[in-house]
Amino acid sequence: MLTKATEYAIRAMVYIVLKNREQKRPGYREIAREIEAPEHFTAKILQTLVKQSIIQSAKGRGGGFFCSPDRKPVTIIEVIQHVEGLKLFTRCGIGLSHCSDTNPCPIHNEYAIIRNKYQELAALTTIQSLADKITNGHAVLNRIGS
Amino acid sequence: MLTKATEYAIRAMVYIVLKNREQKRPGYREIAREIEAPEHFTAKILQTLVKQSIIQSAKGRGGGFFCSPDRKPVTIIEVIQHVEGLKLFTRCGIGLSHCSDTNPCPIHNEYAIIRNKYQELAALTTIQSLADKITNGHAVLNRIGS
DNA sequence: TTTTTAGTGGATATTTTTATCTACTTTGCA
DNA sequence: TGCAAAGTAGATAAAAATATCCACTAAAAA
Repeated sequence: MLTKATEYAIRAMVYIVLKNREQKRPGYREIAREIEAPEHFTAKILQTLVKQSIIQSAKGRGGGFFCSPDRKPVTIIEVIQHVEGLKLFTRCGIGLSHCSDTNPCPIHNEYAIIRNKYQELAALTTIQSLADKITNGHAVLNRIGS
Repeated sequence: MLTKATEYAIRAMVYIVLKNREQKRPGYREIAREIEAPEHFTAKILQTLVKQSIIQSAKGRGGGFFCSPDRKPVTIIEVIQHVEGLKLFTRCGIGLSHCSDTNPCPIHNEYAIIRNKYQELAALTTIQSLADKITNGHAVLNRIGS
């Protein structure tokens, strides 16, 4: 399971991409309100994403957050990596430090299959593709889409 | 990903079952040492498992922890449920409170498949089956098996 | 019956995660 | 030029998860 910070980050980015497509750059207050996340915590998370160059921001009047159109699409796994790291995809299913393919814990083989599927999903899914699903009505992001 | 408390609980129970098969009832100090978990925290977790009747304990000299042989095998999901609850298997992949099959978030369908596979694995895997893998040399639990 | 061993219960402490607050800087516009 | 809008930085707080401590009770052995 992802941390709340990562969940907020993914939802925020989908919202930003959607708004950018309308030629708008939402601010953190609007983003937080629309994705139902705490305002200042959302601001903090966006700050870290900006520092990592996952998104960009503009200060002052008319400013806000946006994804550079040049940049290649952002995968979910990149967001996870920059917010909470990738231990989710490397850690043993029952927390053994010495667990590996050659020295497996008793649930290793079965768990690794599921963990790898999740990693694959995260590596193949982009924020942009999630935004597409909202746009074409195949999914919702809370208030958006209604 | 499971919480540390749940990971310790699963490892502890596998250890207890293994020792019980040798007609022994390990104490929490021994258990904590062998599964590489903090001693007092392990004691606390075992207390909750005893209260939930997942395992039993005996006080005083010669006491320790054991699984009642009458009891039907304990599944991993039961342990998860009693230590951290089942929200892992119900929560939306990106934390939306309104997400469901009929009102899906943009990653719902793909994520639900993986989450359900994990739930299925946890529901079908028993502590006893994990102990079997240790016994027949197909897996290790840290020091045990070496 | 006393001593020792072993789990229990409750309080407390530490660490990590989540959340908030305030002062500051940058930018656009009147 | 100066005001208002918007992100930034750093400190702080609150909540949850993890970890520790100690006094108490139960049971077996000496």
